[in-house]
Amino acid sequence: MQEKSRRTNKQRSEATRTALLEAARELFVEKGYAATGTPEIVARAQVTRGALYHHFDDKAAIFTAVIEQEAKATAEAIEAATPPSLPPPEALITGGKAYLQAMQKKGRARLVLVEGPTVLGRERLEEIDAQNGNRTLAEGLQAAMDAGLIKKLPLGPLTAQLGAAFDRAALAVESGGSIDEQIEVLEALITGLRE
Amino acid sequence: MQEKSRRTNKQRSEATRTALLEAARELFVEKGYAATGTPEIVARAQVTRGALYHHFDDKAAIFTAVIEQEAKATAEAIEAATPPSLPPPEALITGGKAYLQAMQKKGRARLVLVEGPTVLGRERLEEIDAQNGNRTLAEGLQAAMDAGLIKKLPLGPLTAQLGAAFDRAALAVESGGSIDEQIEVLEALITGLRE
DNA sequence: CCAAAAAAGATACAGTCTGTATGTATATGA
DNA sequence: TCATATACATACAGACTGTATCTTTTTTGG
Repeated sequence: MQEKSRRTNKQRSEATRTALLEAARELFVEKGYAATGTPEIVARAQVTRGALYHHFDDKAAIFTAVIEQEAKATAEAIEAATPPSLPPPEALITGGKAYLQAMQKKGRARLVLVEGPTVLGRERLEEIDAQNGNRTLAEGLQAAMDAGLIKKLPLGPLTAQLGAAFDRAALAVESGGSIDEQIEVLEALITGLRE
Repeated sequence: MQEKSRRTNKQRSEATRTALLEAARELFVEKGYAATGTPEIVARAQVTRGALYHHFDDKAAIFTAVIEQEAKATAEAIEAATPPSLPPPEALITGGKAYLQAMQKKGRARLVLVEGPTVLGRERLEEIDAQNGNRTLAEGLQAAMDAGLIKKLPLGPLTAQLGAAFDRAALAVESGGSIDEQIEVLEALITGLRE
């Protein structure tokens, strides 16, 4: 009889799904995945556990959805910041800075870099941001190697280790570290790869 | 009336404590911290939950004890492999290899590098192996910088990022990656720091 | 050597959480 | 408009954590 009655099914679903994801994200950031209960999530989202389990298979599934959101947002921020015309060496630095910047979104670093690997397993997580975050890095490194700008090294390990440095830098900045110092070190590591 | 009756209190404690730590370590490695229940731990250790909660404050405390064991063993392995006479640049490489080697102990990388930060929080974890693992790295880098062998960079961020690269390498090797390739990249990153 | 105290360990219980099963309301489509 | 499907709510079973209490073994002081 109210406006609510006129909502289409898609609208209803979308609304509660969004409310659940927002509530879950907040709580996972505040207290971590393990310490957050589904009763708490649905209370904040103003729905019931029935709704949650209608939209998500289990607690891990809603966490996964949150992580996918974060990964997607991060990837978009990086792509937006690095025009494809940029030559390989600068693209790496620029993209890296954009990554650090994007990771400063409150709680994102903790979610993706700390909780993510534990809850989803590293393999599952790498699938998610292989399509997103690290793809740019791997492509940049490959291009730089092809152009003879940096030493030839095994791409997988190089991407992994450099990516780990970026991740650690993001966490350090979130914990109050200086972003400039972190970037200074990252640049030194990358430029040190010139042959 | 049996031999067991003759055990001193310290022996009893030590025995069950050890049994609990062994069982817990096995299970944490097999299934992860969250998926391991205290009933399962005590069953494998052949004691009851009463004993567990007599020796440890809570589930997190027994996990912490496991991690401390691992960190200590890792630190000892590194120290044993790097004689203090070694000059800074080689000490870094040698120590790094020793670290990778030590981290290949089944499950150690996952425990310390994946589960550890989530369960204990990164700060608490860094306290534990600031005294252990990364101390060597920081000292080596400082010495190399003092000797003018590598670029002058902020020590904290440099240690953190290089440490992250080592950690990621250890995880990659545990997941079946080539240790030689990982070392090749690590050496390239370090030698790239020469000024 | 023995009784009392302390330490180690076992048992029992309350509270909370997860996931499922079942029930109800709202929207859709014939 | 009626039947069905979708969205959501409620109720329940099983499991786990941490604590409180109770028992057993060791230690210690007289």
